[in-house]
Amino acid sequence: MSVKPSADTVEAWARVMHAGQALQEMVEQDLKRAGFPPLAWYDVLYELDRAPNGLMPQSQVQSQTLLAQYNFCRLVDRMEREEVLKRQQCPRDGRSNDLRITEKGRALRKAMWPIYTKAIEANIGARLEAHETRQLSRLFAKLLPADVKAGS
Amino acid sequence: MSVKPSADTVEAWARVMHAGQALQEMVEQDLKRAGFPPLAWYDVLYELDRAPNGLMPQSQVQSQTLLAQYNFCRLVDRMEREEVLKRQQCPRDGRSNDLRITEKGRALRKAMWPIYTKAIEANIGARLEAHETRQLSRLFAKLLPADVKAGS
DNA sequence: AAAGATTGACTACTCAATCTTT
DNA sequence: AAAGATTGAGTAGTCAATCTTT
Repeated sequence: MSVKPSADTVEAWARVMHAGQALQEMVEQDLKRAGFPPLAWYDVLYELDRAPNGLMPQSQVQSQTLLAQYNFCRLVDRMEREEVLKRQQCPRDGRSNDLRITEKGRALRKAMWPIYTKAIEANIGARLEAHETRQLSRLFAKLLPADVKAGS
Repeated sequence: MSVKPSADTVEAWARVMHAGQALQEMVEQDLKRAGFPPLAWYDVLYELDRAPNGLMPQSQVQSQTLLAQYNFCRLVDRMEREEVLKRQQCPRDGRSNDLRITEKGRALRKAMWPIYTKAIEANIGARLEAHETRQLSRLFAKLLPADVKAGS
């Protein structure tokens, strides 16, 4: 099933990676221009906001992002400093933290959402037809197995 | 032609961005494990290696990457320090630099290539059929117009 | 020993300001 | 003034080492 990549295939993949990077960059820029924090904050707030009681183990939230543990730890530091979430002792396991979203955090996620969707509409939605978006989504689903994870 | 994005569409796009980021991360990790510098170095060396006389204006190389000017400048600092390229005065415009790849730079690009292709084969090629790769490449071509560029 | 989390020291990125040449 | 490039100071990401609990 695997095909040894030719130079052309590799170039095509380089384009895909560059485009993905560029698209994310555009969303980041739109958020920044609107005075909001980076996309990674949204991802964290999104997970917590839909969790029961707005509460999840830190390691579980981390696994939803693509950040390494030490990196995620510092992201949580910053978010806690801005009081959009707080760390709590986990009653089930003394090694672990629970993260709990605050009201300020829920409000921030809500405020970021329209910027996020507008950026996607402007930069992406306007360039592809609906069926093409579905196609793309399906292809990327095949590329995102459970073992996709950044270092450490 | 544009469709106002629904929550589902936005989630699909979030998946696409995450997957693109994860794929790039995997290639970066493979390069690092093999003792090589980041992907951005490869992109720069690739442009210079195929340019006539291995020489191009700095700003032109920069425009091929997704880096901001100040950021690219520091990348060139690091690469020049490792002697894989060197800055030269541009005879046509006193404001501008030319970048010239060195023999060491050509050798580095050549050495990175097999790691690059192997990473793509292992992480990507093995998961999609050839026609799916072509599909994906076509869709991303529509998403990469000339105006895609990082800040400043 | 392994899992979860954190920290110190270092590297890389970012913003705003600057310098030179056009 | 605008284009190309660079720099100082501050922020974020990275690696290896560490601490606590299981």
